[in-house]
Amino acid sequence: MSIQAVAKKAGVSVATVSRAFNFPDKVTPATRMLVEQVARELGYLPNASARTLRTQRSRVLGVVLPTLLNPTFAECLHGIASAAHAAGYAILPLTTAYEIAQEEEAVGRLIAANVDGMILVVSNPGTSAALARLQAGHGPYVLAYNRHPGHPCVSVDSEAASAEVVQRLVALGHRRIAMVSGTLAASDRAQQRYRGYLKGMAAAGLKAPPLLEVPFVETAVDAVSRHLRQRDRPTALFCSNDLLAIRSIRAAAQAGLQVPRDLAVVGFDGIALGEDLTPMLSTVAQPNSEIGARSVELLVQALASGQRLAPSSGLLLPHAFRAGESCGPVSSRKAD
Amino acid sequence: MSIQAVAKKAGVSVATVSRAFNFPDKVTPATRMLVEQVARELGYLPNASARTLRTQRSRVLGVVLPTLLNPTFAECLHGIASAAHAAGYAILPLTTAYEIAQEEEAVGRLIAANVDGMILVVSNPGTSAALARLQAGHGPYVLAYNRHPGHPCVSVDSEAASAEVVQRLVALGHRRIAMVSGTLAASDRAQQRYRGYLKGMAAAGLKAPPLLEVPFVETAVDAVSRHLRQRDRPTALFCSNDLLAIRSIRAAAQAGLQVPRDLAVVGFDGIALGEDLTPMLSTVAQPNSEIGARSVELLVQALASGQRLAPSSGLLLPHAFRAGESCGPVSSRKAD
DNA sequence: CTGTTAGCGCTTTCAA
DNA sequence: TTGAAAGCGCTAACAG
Repeated sequence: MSIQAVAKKAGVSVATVSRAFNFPDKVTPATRMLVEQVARELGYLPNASARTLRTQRSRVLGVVLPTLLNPTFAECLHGIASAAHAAGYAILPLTTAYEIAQEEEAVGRLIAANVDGMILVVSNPGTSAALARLQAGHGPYVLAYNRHPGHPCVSVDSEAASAEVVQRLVALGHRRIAMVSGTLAASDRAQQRYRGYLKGMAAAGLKAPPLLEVPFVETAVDAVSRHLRQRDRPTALFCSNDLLAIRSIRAAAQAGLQVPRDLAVVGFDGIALGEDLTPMLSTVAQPNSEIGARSVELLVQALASGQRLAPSSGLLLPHAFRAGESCGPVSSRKAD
Repeated sequence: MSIQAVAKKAGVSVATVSRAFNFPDKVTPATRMLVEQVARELGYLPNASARTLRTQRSRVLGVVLPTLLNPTFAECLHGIASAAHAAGYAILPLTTAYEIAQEEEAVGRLIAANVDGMILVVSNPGTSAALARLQAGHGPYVLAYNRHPGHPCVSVDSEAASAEVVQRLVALGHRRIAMVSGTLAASDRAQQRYRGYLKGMAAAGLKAPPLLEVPFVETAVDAVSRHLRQRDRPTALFCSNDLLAIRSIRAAAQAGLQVPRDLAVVGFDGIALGEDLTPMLSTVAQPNSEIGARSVELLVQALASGQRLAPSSGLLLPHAFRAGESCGPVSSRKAD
């Protein structure tokens, strides 16, 4: 079904059909209705590739995410998809499995696909070759979750949020507060969260035990559980993300500890599922869906004005500590 | 960066550049290397829209899913994305929020986007206008999770799996086994699972209590909890999906019951997160990622052979009961 | 208000 | 082995 067929059947020119679709008020109502009628009969749908080729805009936004298996990013993509749809854009999502090489490849594929703009979550904005390439041209882009002065970013203040978590745990009587994280090098978020933790500990005059860095999710439960069997085990665990927090709760059970009675566990991310768990997960809730939606809005705005996005146009969205049942006061058994 | 620029700089024709990329052995090695060199220098990437317009294939697969907020579908999309990438395809995912009207709209958008094929999860294959449209033309498609004799489907045998769950619960001593489901009308899966449950109950000579249909997720916990406070409350709950199972565990706690001691809870879907929960979720594990991957494979195969997919080419993948800690024998307190 | 036409970047005959 | 040229479906001057 092409515009030609519609034109012929309606007895008008292709230009008129095109106008009827794109600028309905540039044709007489009679013509417009005729064209619409014929188009409907023929089941005509404008060919997106032809339109893109001609106009040099695809109305597609590229999205680069680490993975969809972490609900954080699935929620974010949900927000992106909704906002994009509302603004008349489709999305082309690519995942990187946290691998730098895949970030670069993804950007290349998106450029080739003529996306109008990109939203990306990268490992490390400071050293990303993919970003360097984007800065060289190829339309506007925004980083989500990342934070870096050289790029427009939509995120929360992870560092402050983490320090705040420590402060809350201290207020609950905890002194031995350990942090559990995935590979620090794998993401700037992990680094920011750890930095915030250290800051919080220092502010409370506490000595931070060594970071429990868990390289592989498969072994997370065992690693944490082993850690919890030590003498002078922590009474509270601050986990770098909700998935780790969930596994830490499991690790606690495995070590014979009950959450929150024997161990307080706090996560980071605010995945929706956390609210349905028993015990309900305590976490730093990020507006995941909104992070995605706002990123789209920035992009759409930039697209409309023909500008690229300045680093200063980024957004720092509010986070909120979600007090769940996985976090309670230190018990007398644990206090020393 | 167009093919023209590369041709000019390399001192060859555009046809040669095109061949160097698409049929490397149709040009002399020297020419090929020259072209590749120049292309690299210029950062040339073939324009996907132009290629699509010319060849009438986009190398994009459309995906229609209910939502990304249910990890089941996020996992499936993960499988789709991986398999598609491996086969040289990109994906264009659209979500419908379980709304029929959105299914139709999505299919329209995908057709306009020139996708080469589609993978969809619909509410009800039997009555779907979107599917009727696909059957009329527009390339091959596969349904995932759905099951219907008139369409190629990749799924598990939900009915048998559900009957099997009942059988296991009965073997554990349970007699009062209730089923919790979302709106039955919203999906054929829910209907199949309920049918399997009824079958299983009948096979065990048990009377099935009325289905506990929970229309809104927001009220699920309250509804189930209220149900659990009744006299002659069930000793086991079979939930139509894992998200409901997780909420049911919460509902149990709210009703003062401990899982699995006072109540056995079994889900359906096999989301990865279930294995990390405490208690670990008992569930019917579907190979979610594989369902996506196999759907892609069918599509790619059909695309290669230029055939559309026959309903009989669908796949019934094996499910597995994943015995978690949320399900145990009926306790003496509960047995009557 | 409507029609004619060039051309977006690419692939693919057809000829050389 | 390589080049010239047509044309995929559409939009946007430009002309009428």
